[in-house]
Amino acid sequence: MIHAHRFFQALADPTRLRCLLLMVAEDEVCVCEMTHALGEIQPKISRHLAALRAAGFVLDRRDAQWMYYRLHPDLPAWMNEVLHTTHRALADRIPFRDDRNALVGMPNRPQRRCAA
Amino acid sequence: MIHAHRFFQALADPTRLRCLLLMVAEDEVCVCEMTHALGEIQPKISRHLAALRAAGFVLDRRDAQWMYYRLHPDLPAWMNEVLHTTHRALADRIPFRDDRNALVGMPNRPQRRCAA
DNA sequence: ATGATATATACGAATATACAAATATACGGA
DNA sequence: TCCGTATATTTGTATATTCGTATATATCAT
Repeated sequence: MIHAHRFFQALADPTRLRCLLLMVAEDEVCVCEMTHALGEIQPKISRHLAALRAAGFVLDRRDAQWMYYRLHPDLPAWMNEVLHTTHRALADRIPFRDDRNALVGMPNRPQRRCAA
Repeated sequence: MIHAHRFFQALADPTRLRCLLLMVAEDEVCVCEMTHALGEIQPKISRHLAALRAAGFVLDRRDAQWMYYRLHPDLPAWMNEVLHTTHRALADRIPFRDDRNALVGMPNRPQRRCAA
């Protein structure tokens, strides 16, 4: 969190950027949803989320067998601003638009339960 | 320019980020100024600027023996926004504050002539 | 307990990145 | 033309990143 370049490094991988923008759009997204939305294999998604978690940019929460990821609530304001600016600019363009559509249209999407 | 992650990849290296934020602050900066401001050797600065140029994020201009670099004028608005957000957040923190001070206090700083 | 689903991690290969040192090029002035 | 300054590029090396496959762990349902 201390070094800005770590933040941009987190956004510098296409898979991580797609996952992060999904979290901006949907607040909380679980691994199987991201796997389905991006059309990537599960270990790949998991590995990138682990990197984001280790760097302190996201938080996870378990609900039954699902792990939900969201942006870290203590993210510095400017990082949030960068993420939202990016989301505004790219949300309706490929691959981000398709990711979102695939997520919304996902069959058997896990039911969210209350975090508390 | 096409792929957003290329942009963040450009910001993901400390040297490139420091150079870019100098350009945000000063509009146009030449290689010897950046070398002095960052306290890095010239080939290192040059290499990173070449990468930024090749990726289309900056433009260069020769004036006599000096090469001046600036943000590419056709940069998408959201990229400019990201750069300015980042600059606002970090300009008064190390190392960016010291870079700027070293630049402003640089002795024998090259005289700028009109671009046209 | 057992099986099925969801997620995480370990491992090795391929690729990419960053660096310092050396060398090359461009320009201005003598 | 020759020299000095500014800038660029090449090369070799070390390190980091990413990936697919295989495997491990966790949870739920039966």
